[in-house]
Amino acid sequence: MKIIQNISAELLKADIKPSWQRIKIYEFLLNNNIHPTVDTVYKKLAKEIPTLSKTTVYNTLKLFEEHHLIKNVNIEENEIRYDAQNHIHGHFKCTQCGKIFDFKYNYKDLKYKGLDDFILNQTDVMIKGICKSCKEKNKSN
Amino acid sequence: MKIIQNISAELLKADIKPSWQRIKIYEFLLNNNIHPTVDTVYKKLAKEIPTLSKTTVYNTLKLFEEHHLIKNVNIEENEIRYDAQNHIHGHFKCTQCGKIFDFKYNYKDLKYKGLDDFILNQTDVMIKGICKSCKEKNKSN
DNA sequence: TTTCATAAATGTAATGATTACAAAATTAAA
DNA sequence: TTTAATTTTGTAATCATTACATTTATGAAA
Ligand SMILES: [Mn+2]
Ligand SMILES: [Mn+2]
Ligand SMILES: [Zn+2]
Ligand SMILES: [Zn+2]
Repeated sequence: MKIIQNISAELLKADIKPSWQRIKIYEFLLNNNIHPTVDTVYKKLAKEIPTLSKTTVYNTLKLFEEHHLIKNVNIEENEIRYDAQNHIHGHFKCTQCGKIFDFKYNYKDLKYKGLDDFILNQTDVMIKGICKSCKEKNKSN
Repeated sequence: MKIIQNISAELLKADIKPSWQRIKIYEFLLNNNIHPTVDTVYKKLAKEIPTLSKTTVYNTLKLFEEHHLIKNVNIEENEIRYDAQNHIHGHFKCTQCGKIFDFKYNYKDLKYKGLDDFILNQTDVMIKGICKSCKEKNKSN
């Protein structure tokens, strides 16, 4: 749980003016590693900030992304999710419960064929399957 | 370039009745490894099949996917692309020209941490960057 | 403090891809 | 041929995202 001073400072470091809405949105992402959609962020924060507009959430998340403060996670068609974690990691989506899990992988060992003389800027590893919890639920039926 | 007899047979093998539209759509995917969107498939085939409906393209591609005949490639938000290649490979999207390239990688060497007791059904590796051709174009400016 | 300019947030309308659905056309069986 | 089932088609509905004009907040100058 980061305090607001720190959040403000991190926004400034990314060249983003720390408005109240921006602070609360970034704080939400940092404290809830659930890779939320715009709608999820909006619904949660609208309780705290009744005047919040969904457009602000769209604009803010896009702004964060452009300033490389967060990344979008594109594991499922028809929904963009956001992630404030900045270490290298992959994403697993459980096709049963819909949850998204982080995982680590040995990215340094990855070798590519067919990309000679290409510039690689961003690598994403996505896996779909059934999470442990859903797997065990299924067993007990 | 596969002949229609073969395409028909492959559809049947996947438990899909080979209608004329389905044959032409699958043929298009096999002959054009460009990871097209629904709209691209539609526009190309509409010239040959003037009565073709975009809904048919949507339905057919979804049907193919459900029968594991093709995969969707989800490298860019706001557009679903399709791929009839069934060997394991990753996708590179050039953020300059928009083209999508296949590449091979050493998937057998990949190790994961955090997915113990998870069931892994499908792994996708996506990379964004600048392709060789665009890189060279940029140099000459 | 007031004035003014700039930036940010808001609300509504427009867009665009996808899906739902009912009607028409095709195919296969009887 | 008649009938039923499947497929295709066209249009309308949906839903996430974006565009845009208006309002609000912020901050510096006077
Ligand atoms: Mn993550
Ligand atoms: Mn491919
Ligand atoms: Zn699950
Ligand atoms: Zn390129």
